[in-house]
Amino acid sequence: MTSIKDGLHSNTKILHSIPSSWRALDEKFFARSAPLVAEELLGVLLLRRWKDMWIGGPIVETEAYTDDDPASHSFKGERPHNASMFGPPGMVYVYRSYGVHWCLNFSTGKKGQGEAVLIRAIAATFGNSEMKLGASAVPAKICSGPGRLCAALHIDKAHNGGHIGSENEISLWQSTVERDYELAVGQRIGISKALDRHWRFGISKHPSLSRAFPKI
DNA sequence: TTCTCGATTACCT
DNA sequence: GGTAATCGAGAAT
Repeated sequence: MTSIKDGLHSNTKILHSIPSSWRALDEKFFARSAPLVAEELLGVLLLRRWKDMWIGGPIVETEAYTDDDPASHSFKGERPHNASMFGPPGMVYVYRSYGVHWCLNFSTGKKGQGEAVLIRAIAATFGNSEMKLGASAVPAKICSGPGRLCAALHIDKAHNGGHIGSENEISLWQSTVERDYELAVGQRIGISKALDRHWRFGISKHPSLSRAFPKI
């Protein structure tokens, strides 16, 4: 049996099996408002099935986007490219950013509503040697930023429209990893609308944050 | 059919 | 700090 401790502190940090104490997040978890889900996703393990193992780590930074949010891709209604945002809660929404990067989201709220949570950063913990590294990525920064996160975990458009689940390529797990943290909240990054909605959430001062949270 | 621009990042100065 | 890279959706033509 693999324990959390084994997984975290073994030299290889390879995860071949999921500890029995971990619980997979289900649709119910995501069937709530995006800001609430975004906050509660902090510390949750994001794992991607890769070869004969799982790679990933605890989520340390998220952003919420709602249907009545001018900064959201869903604001102007459902289109082919954003249909996954309107899918059942927990559906994977992957989009291309700046023509260069892939960004990973999970649909939240009710089916057809158009809410999602953007995963901005995780702490690279399991299977780091299998992750695609950026040119000068230091260990803590391998999955720091939405584009780097998708590159490292080999996530691209093929995952769009998929669903989280313990048997699927992308899954989310409640564990005791990163449970004890101080919450940081701030303005979302890289948007020009609805700046008053402070829906960026993070683990305060975590080395894998894409950037620091300014003091409010 | 063509143009514009974006929920970013890496690399150059 | 400035900017090139690079591509698809949606708007404009």
